[in-house]
Amino acid sequence: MLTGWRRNPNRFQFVTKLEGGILPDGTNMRTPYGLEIIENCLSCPHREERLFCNLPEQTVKALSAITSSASYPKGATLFVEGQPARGVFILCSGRVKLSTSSADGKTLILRISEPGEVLGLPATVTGTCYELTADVVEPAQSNFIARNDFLAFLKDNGEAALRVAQQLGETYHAAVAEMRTIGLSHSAGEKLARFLLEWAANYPEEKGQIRLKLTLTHEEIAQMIGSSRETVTRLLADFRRKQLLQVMGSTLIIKNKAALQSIVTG
Amino acid sequence: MLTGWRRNPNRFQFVTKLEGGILPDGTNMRTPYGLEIIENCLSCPHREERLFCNLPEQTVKALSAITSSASYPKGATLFVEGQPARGVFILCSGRVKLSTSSADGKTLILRISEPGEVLGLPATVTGTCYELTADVVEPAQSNFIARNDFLAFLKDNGEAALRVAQQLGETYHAAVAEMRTIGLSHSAGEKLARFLLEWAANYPEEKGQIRLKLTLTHEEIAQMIGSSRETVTRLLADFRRKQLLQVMGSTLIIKNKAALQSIVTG
DNA sequence: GCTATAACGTGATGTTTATCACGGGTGCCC
DNA sequence: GGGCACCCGTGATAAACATCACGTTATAGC
Repeated sequence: MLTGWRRNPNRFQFVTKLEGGILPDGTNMRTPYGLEIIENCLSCPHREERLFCNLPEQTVKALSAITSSASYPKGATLFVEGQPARGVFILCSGRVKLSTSSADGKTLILRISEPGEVLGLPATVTGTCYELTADVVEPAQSNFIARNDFLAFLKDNGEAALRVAQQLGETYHAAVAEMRTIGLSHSAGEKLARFLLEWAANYPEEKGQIRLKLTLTHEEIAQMIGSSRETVTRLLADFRRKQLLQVMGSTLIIKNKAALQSIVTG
Repeated sequence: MLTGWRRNPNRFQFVTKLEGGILPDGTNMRTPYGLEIIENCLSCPHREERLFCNLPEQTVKALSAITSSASYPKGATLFVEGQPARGVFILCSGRVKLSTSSADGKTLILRISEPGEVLGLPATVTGTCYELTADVVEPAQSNFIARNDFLAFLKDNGEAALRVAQQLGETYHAAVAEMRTIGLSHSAGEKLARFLLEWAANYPEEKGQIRLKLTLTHEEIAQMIGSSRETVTRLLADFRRKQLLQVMGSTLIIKNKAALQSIVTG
């Protein structure tokens, strides 16, 4: 049984119930499902706004009965691309990087998932393999629902199935947006500008400036826009020189949104 | 009323009931929904193998009651990216190109849809705008279900909603595959090889050769792999010279699959 | 505070490939 | 049959960017 304090590379972490994760040191975290429910989705702070919000009380109860919860340290892997889908992960806190890699080690990051999102949904509903790899980049807590339980639940709860379909639609939408930035750009500068603007869309604009947190390394940004680490470094320096933006640690300020937009327009 | 014989650029076509399409000459084909049902999904040859197969008889009846049918000539547009989603199109015959374009006219083709596929599904279930443009590249017949009808139907038919979720998962899967070919390749040659192999996956292999139909112009191939028309021409010539493949009109024979695979592996 | 490791900055270099330009081929329509 | 539109082939050119290489600056763990 994995319940208890556990040594991780970065910190101690109280692990209540772990499912199918891989620790940074390579240890496999898989345990049998459903042994105990430490936390149910009623206590999740994102319950109201996301996938299974506002469902009938009874439905939520049915859901929480098949849900288990776990904490994952930075560097942990929730699932790996090519693995048969075990179930879905509902991210309660932290952030998770979704990526795919080629044989020669090149990596493409598709998305940094935020709390409230459901990971592994497409593969779980279709019964195929996870198409992406999910790595924890910020210590995360996540609920897990095993595939069989999840499908049975959906079959009995039409409304929930519809919600799932909507969530999938949004996921697809985001993927298409990503394809546009990667596939329709003429230059790396255009891709970077597109990326920054999309990222900034989640932050408020004040006095023509947008303050945003960007806790990604240049390498990771490069992997998001399909470019190399060095060009990202150079382009960011270039943007700074041209007064388009300003960097202070992990916070980035867009000082000239219009100019960035004119870069993507061409 | 649009029922009757209609002049199209390429051929005459009997148009039974048209929904929201745009003809090559720019004419808008929109008509009010639900006036008459010419064809229902029971008669669709793909009924058995796709989205709504094997549903209870009653469910299928409910479905066909909200379905209308139409024929579209080559060059017609089913929907345009950015348009509010009107509903889903179930492709019965023909082929449809799904693409997205940037302001400066560059185009990225995401998929060539085959009969049996459902178009416009993500936007319809999420209630957003179509994220892609759907152009008919081979004369097509398609069923249409308006958004409101479709959502109401899904709410009442949990099993169908689950099927929809699965279809969406597959769509997403295909999109990720596309992203991999575009985003993880080091060269255009690699992208083209990846593209050809994925395309060939739908055809049988015999004696180490794969015979496949590829009714796409070099321009379109370029738009699928995010490259230029000229490089596609040059690369195909190069592949032919190296005995990797052979082209006869619109049929293409892969003579050395292993070599193509070694190109994508690097 | 010290050391190891990761992240960033920057120059030089060479390949890739987009782009422009033009010619030949083919089918379609008047 | 002549014109028109589209598609394919091919050369020349230039720019963008990946890659290599190395130094510098942060960051984290002891």
